[in-house]
Amino acid sequence: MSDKRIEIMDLAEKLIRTKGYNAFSYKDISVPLQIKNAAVHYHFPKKSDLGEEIILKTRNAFKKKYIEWEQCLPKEKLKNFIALYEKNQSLNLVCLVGALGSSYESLPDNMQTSLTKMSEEIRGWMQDVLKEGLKKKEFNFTETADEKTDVVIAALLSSLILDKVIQKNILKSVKASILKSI
Amino acid sequence: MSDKRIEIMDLAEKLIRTKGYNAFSYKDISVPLQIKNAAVHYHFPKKSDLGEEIILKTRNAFKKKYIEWEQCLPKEKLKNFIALYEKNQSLNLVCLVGALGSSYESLPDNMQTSLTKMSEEIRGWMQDVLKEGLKKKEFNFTETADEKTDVVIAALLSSLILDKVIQKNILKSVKASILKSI
DNA sequence: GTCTATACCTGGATAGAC
DNA sequence: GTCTATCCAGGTATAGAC
Repeated sequence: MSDKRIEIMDLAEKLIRTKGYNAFSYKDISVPLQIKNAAVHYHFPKKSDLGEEIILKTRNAFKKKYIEWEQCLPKEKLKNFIALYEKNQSLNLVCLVGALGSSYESLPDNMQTSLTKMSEEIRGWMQDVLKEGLKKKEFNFTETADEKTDVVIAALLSSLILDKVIQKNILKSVKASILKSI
Repeated sequence: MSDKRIEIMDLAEKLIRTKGYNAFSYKDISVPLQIKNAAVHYHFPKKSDLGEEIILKTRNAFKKKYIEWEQCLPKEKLKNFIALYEKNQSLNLVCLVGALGSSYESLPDNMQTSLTKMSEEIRGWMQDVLKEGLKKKEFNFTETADEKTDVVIAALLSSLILDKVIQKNILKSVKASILKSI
């Protein structure tokens, strides 16, 4: 994969995760990278191609992490997962699911499909982690693992959004609350 | 306030909460309401005027609810609050903070300001409810009230987003989890 | 308060040269 | 793989008649 292609994707991802998919244009990419509009179209003929590739890239990055963490204990896995959000927070970025999901109906079909797939994978992974933690008696919450999963991923997702809207460290509270309640 | 003005705002709100602020145009309003583009501009000269009014309207609607619920017990207040999200879910709408917040940096200044104000008010109200519930021994969670507040509002916010992305009833899990853990 | 008409710009996208 | 040039659609917004 060429350098320019990667540069384009990295910048586009940042734009999606700060301004949203519908609020950025090829110009926002071509100007900073000092190339022309047409060059961006060479790499990604349609904007939705670019959008989909970014989702796939993120999805693969998650997969890689899961594999990396395979030997960890459930609590460690959970903490590692939360650390990803802390990283995003420090970069002032909303997560991709939050950035795209809130305007789901405006997204091209291919992006809807891959976004849904990715989100299901993350949710499935978290369900497994929480179930494993219950079984190993590392966790001790009263909800079912599936219920807890949804609170955890939902709370993390919007903590990054709320951090932007309210200038408070919502993620910090959310993290504390999750770890105390688990 | 004229009928048309209200119709415009209602439709625009729905558009924001399904497609996002940047993905709808005055045409999406004028066509269904069978008026012309210029008529919409008469009521709301700039798109950001329309956006801001919708935030203010939502903010006032919240205020009205809080007053209505003043005599309720904390747990009842919380349940009423959750019911608002269930209503949104049934209408297939993301909440306004989620819809706008995820692309915060693309929003005009006046909208950013009023969105932040509204979100702070909701958070403040929830903090009061949870503190009151702790004091009255109606609630019994281990986190601080402020920490719990952030999980609750964050989880509810994105449950509506995730409902769209994953076709599962995330809000249902989130509700169950909140009520069990409180 | 709504219309017609239009100005102006930006955005996505492509053709064809280098 | 990048460029110039250009097309076309759509979007926001305004002027001025009714």
